[in-house]
Amino acid sequence: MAWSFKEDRPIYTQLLEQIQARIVTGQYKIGERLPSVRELAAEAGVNPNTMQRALAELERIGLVYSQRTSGRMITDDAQKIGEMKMQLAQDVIEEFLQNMKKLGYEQKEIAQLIEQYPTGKRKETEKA
Amino acid sequence: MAWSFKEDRPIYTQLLEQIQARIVTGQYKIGERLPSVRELAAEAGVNPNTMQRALAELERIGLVYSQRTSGRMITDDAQKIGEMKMQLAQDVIEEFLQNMKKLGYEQKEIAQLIEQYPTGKRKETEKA
DNA sequence: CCATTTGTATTATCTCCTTAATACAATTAT
DNA sequence: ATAATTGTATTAAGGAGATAATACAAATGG
Repeated sequence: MAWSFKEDRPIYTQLLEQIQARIVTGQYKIGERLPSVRELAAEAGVNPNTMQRALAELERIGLVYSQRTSGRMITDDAQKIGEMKMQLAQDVIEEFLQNMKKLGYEQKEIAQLIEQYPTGKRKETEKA
Repeated sequence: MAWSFKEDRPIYTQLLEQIQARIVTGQYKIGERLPSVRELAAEAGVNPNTMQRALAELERIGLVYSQRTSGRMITDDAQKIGEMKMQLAQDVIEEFLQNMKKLGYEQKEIAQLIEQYPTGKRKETEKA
């Protein structure tokens, strides 16, 4: 998955989330070394300072740790990564349900909508 | 539903969304008059300028229109409101599915998770 | 030994969001 | 008529996020 950002939220937050996703899905493997701050920044097309901020936050959370000059490593705590994935999924679900309820949908309707929801991408003309 | 905001997105955007939700759910009724900018701003605890910005955006979308000194009215175009609700729901669903897929879940799993998802609020200790 | 790479820190600048404090014209209410 | 309310506009100030340009110490790699 390539880097991409929405405009209405801080980039460093979105970087944090996307790196988090790469870790819990195993795209960045457990115990592995991350690309350097400058590399990652170049990849994502952002300023190194911005990337550094996201990484510092990941460090605070405990998903990665830095070794001064040899780079940054992903934690080797498999359980932590597993729990993180569960937590992130739950957060996404909670937010989704809240959003739908704000629009007036109830849990039963929501479940149906998801079941029926077509898989894959469709043309614009088919959307409405 | 009371006004509430997250910190990582512009307030005027969230105001826009929340008013939109009130309109499509009928909390603000079709053709009805909205509270004044100053009232709404006081209610929401934001600066009148910020509320004005959100309302101007709603106007651009065509959900409300202003009559100089008699206030702001909600559109009486029932179809427009209906379509808006559909569109908003679809956007929420799309974003949800995208978020889940970024975490490594596939459509089938997601459907199951939603079905099984417990209704109502639970205690913190029950969450994990 | 020495150049390179690492994370990290600093300073400056720019833009966007938010609040604040007014102001004004048009209308409504009294 | 007159006061109050409406949407709207303007100017100023501040704070946060992002970029840019450097800088430095601590390794690492040759």
